[in-house]
Amino acid sequence: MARLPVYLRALHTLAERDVVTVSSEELAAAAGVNSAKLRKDLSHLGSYGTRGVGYEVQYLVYQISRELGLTQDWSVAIIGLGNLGRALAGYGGFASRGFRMAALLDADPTIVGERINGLTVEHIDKLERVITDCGISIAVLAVPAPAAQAVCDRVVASGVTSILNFAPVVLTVPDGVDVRKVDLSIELQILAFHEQRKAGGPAGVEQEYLEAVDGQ
Amino acid sequence: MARLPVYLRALHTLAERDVVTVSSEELAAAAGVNSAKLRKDLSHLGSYGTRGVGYEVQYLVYQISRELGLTQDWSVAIIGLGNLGRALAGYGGFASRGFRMAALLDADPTIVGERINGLTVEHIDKLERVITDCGISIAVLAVPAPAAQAVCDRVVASGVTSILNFAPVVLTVPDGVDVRKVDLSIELQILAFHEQRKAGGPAGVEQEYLEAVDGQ
DNA sequence: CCGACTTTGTGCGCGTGTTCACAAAGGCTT
DNA sequence: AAGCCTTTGTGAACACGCGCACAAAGTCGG
Repeated sequence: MARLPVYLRALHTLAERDVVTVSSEELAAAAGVNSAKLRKDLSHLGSYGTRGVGYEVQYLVYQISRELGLTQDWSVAIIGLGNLGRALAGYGGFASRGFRMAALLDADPTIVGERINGLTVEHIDKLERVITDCGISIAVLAVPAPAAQAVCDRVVASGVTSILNFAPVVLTVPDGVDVRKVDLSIELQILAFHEQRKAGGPAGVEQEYLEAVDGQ
Repeated sequence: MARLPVYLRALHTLAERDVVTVSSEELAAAAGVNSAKLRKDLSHLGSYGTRGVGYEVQYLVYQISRELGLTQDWSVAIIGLGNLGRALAGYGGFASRGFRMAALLDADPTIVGERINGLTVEHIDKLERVITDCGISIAVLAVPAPAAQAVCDRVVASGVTSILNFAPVVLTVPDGVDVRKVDLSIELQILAFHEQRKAGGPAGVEQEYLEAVDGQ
């Protein structure tokens, strides 16, 4: 379930404040969800709450971590060390959650060899060998859009089945390979869409039509 | 609808190849969705297809752009110029979609005054004035997690109603304010979750239970 | 001018996820 | 020890989005 990481983060901040137990109501508020939904989510991975009291924070942290597979370490490769790739390589939020930055790859010869955050950037020609040798299980693609599908194919051919894609293209992958996409431009466009609606809807015939119909 | 930006990008690449018309089947494939879904989405903003032929690419680009509010320019402020903020400031995908990088703000005095991508970083003390003067309508938060809610409150108080949040916290905002969240760590955790299931599920009683039940 | 073919637009059934509301369960107080 | 109070876990209604499948509509060839 995609909400478990959010719960986990909320639980971590509670743990830092030495909170021992938490009710579904409180945790749901911290995670920004409905309390019934949270209880149902937690019940799906076995029931670890005590009626009348709530959930024990530490125990819940352990259970969710285990469910998410964070009790083991995952080796991550970042491919493409442009602005975004560098930001990702330097992002501290990875290591703290069981993700090990294991390899950096780029095609640009002026970038290859550079040391970023304690790792040396390798040339993308060595992709297959690096993935095998470093035991990479997750690849992060921060390459230009036109190169993304080709790099993706090579990564998949090397046995990686989890990809985080920052390139603004729809990747085609075989069954069994998971791709998650982050597109900054799309996020802004969605905000613009809502912003525009708040400002009175799109200009033109549609707006006039809508105004005539629902009196907005 | 959150899929419109994806359609729009697919249409732009088609337009670059001088494609004049496109069927729902082709466009759906390019966008990675079901063709019936695509047709239904497009019909929701008025019907612009010709039966037996398909959709005219240029016209559809215009209609979707207008629906998304991309026919007008939006001024964006980036708050927090760490690694991620810098990457965002230098990201070319914004300007090409009607988003104008209008202001950069940071609290760190060693960063304030720096020029990034043709803009000077202002001190966050001037937040309210900058937002008003530059006509900021969208704020991008790339600040450390502990500072996010406070900065968010100030941004909202200044009249901004659209926020793109990169800090790993759940922001609380008044009704009428839209927040979209991008959390890189959560994306990786979701991938790890699926990766683990592919590898045989979590170790422990749950796995044994699941194996006993569904024979996986 | 007509018929066959292509493609859109959409009614409908289905499965998933969400929320309400309540009974069961455990702790706490007296 | 007994009853009250809090909180979990979950059954059931609800809502939503998805995709199939088909009729309407428009094009193109003869």
